[in-house]
Amino acid sequence: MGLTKSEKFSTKQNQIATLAKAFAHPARVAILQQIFKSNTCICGDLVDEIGLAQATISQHLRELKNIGLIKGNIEGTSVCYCIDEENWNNMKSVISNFIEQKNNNSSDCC
Amino acid sequence: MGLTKSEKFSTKQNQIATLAKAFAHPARVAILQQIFKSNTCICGDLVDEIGLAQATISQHLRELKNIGLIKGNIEGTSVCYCIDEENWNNMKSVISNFIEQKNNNSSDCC
DNA sequence: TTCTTTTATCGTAATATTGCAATATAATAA
DNA sequence: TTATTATATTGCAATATTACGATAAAAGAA
Repeated sequence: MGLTKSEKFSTKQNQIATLAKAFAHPARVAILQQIFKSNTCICGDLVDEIGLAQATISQHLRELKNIGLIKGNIEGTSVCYCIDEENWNNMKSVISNFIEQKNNNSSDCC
Repeated sequence: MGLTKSEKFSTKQNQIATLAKAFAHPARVAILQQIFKSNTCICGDLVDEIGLAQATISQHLRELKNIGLIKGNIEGTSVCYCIDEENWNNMKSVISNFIEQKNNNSSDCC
């Protein structure tokens, strides 16, 4: 196998997992931090900043784009990436709601 | 290849990725939700609630335990799992800080 | 037009993840 | 002691992910 059985889970559960996957690799974390930090929206600077091959960075960018957290804009020969604000805010509320869920148990269960 | 180059990234970036991996599969999301929802700390009930094989659930539980978000307590022949409050709170602040980071760019970059 | 720069895609190799049957282990019950 | 019950581990197959070299594609420069 090796194939996630998505049909066993709710839409919400699958959505949380998909969004979390965006952060589940340090290269994608680094890319997002760079985009946030930089005043310009960057592009191939990411390849220099992070020490991975251009093809690898491009692949991670595509994943972030597919998930919807970033979008790219062609500027001359280079591409400028930035956060998709609307989707990022949506992600924030989905992830926050999940990790902030309250435990109504007596805390000394284990 | 196929091996994440962790040495290229900061401790923080690797930590964020590791914590996010806990939520990056819907089965683990479902397990955590069940633990939060249930009044008792549950155990093999998870196998019935979620429709995966016992071996598969056990494997996901071990991953969550390794990451540190849950801990198990032996109760007779069964095992009761619950949230590791301290580590969960730590995870909350790490993930929150990451996703709440502010964008100081002019928002119309792309 | 040709050259250069930048990014995307293809192909491939190595490793990781997911899932489950079978079996082992641990604790209690009979 | 021998069941029984619950969970963990092992072994394996299928799929996914990560990484990179090579190459293609797109846009501007010469």
